[in-house]
Amino acid sequence: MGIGYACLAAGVPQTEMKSLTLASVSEKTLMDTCRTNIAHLKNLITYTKGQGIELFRISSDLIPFGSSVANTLPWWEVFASELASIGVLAQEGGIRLSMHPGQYTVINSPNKSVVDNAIADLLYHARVLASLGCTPDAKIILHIGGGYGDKEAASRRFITVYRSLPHEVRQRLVIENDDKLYTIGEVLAIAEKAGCPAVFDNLHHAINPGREALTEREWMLQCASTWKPGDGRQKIHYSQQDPTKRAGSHSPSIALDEFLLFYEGLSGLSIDIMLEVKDKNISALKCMHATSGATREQLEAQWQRYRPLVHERDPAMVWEIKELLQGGGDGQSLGVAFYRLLERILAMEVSRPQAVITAETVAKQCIRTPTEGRRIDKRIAAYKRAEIPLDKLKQSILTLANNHAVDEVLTSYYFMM
DNA sequence: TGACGTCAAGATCCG
DNA sequence: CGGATCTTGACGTCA
Repeated sequence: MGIGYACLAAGVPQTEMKSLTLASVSEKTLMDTCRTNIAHLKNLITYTKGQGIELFRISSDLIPFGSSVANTLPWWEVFASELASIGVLAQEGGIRLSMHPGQYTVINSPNKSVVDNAIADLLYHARVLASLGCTPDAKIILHIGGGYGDKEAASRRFITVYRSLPHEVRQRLVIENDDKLYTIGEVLAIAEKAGCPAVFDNLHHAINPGREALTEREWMLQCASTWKPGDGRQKIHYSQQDPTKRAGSHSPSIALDEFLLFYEGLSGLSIDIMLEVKDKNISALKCMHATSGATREQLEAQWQRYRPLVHERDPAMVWEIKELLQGGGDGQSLGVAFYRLLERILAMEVSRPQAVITAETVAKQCIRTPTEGRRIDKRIAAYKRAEIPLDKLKQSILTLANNHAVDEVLTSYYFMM
């Protein structure tokens, strides 16, 4: 059972993907952005390996306009050795890579140019994974596409195009149920006819379940038979609903007990779980530590990152956590207890006076000049008088931390919530 | 024609 | 001038 996260790592400096607009595309900007993004991908993989995280989805933004005629740079040749070395790094870390083109890559469209563009996009994704030296278990996850008033015909078009895809795409392509149109039952029917593995997405399924009343576990068992030996372990997507947003919006973080319940339901299955959640790696580590266990050092390292968030809610809780971490218990039960306590604390309201003290402490580590000091003092004063919200104050502190590359601050979760 | 999702780039405003 | 904040982009489908 592997657990992983998608595209970006919160609190890991130098891992953001830069993008370009069409108007600013040139040989130079393309070179620069590709170089930066590939270096950042290396940092992401290094971090992921260091944390023992077994799954990672590479952002489609790695190469700007990767599948567009606007990009004439043979990036896979220019950066061949660098990409290969990143692939080796991932392999050493036992990291299974994947990619997931967005909602705009549609191969079942009745419009030929849309399909041609989509195929070019899939070739781009396959080329990224191939350049990294990935085996065919590194998958490209795709939705079926549009309905066009006739889902049967649209499904048939999907299968026809799927069969015509170049081998390097087809060997990696897997299909997923979506939250509006194609239910897991319909995806499975297509998967069986096309001979393509199916990914079960629990949240999409909750919103768009279709008429057959199978349990989640039964659906996952059905999907299991679409995965053949060379495809690697069966994959699923797991996410939770953000209660404050529209149906289908991913929650800011994974609620542990709800996840553990789902995880228990997977017993006896061999599945890789890709989490889709706003806080990315943060929740991935939580779910990993609470299921497979964690060393005291791993929990200690997480605690240091959460610390300012606890401090701004209730400094007394800092001691509770320290006590917990010093107490006994094996890696798994300690992990569960640690993250349950953290969730309880993070659900508490931030007290304004306490948030001021925390902000002052964090800001102090980032201020290098009197001007900066005065600017931050002003922001803190404005927050004290309730003229600006806390996240605006944090934003100014983050800008400073970035400008001076203050790693102790940048690696904390202080700015994430 | 705008919503949908995403989030950095780009533009503009502010101190 | 630099930082903060607002707007745009780039894609396809559907209401």
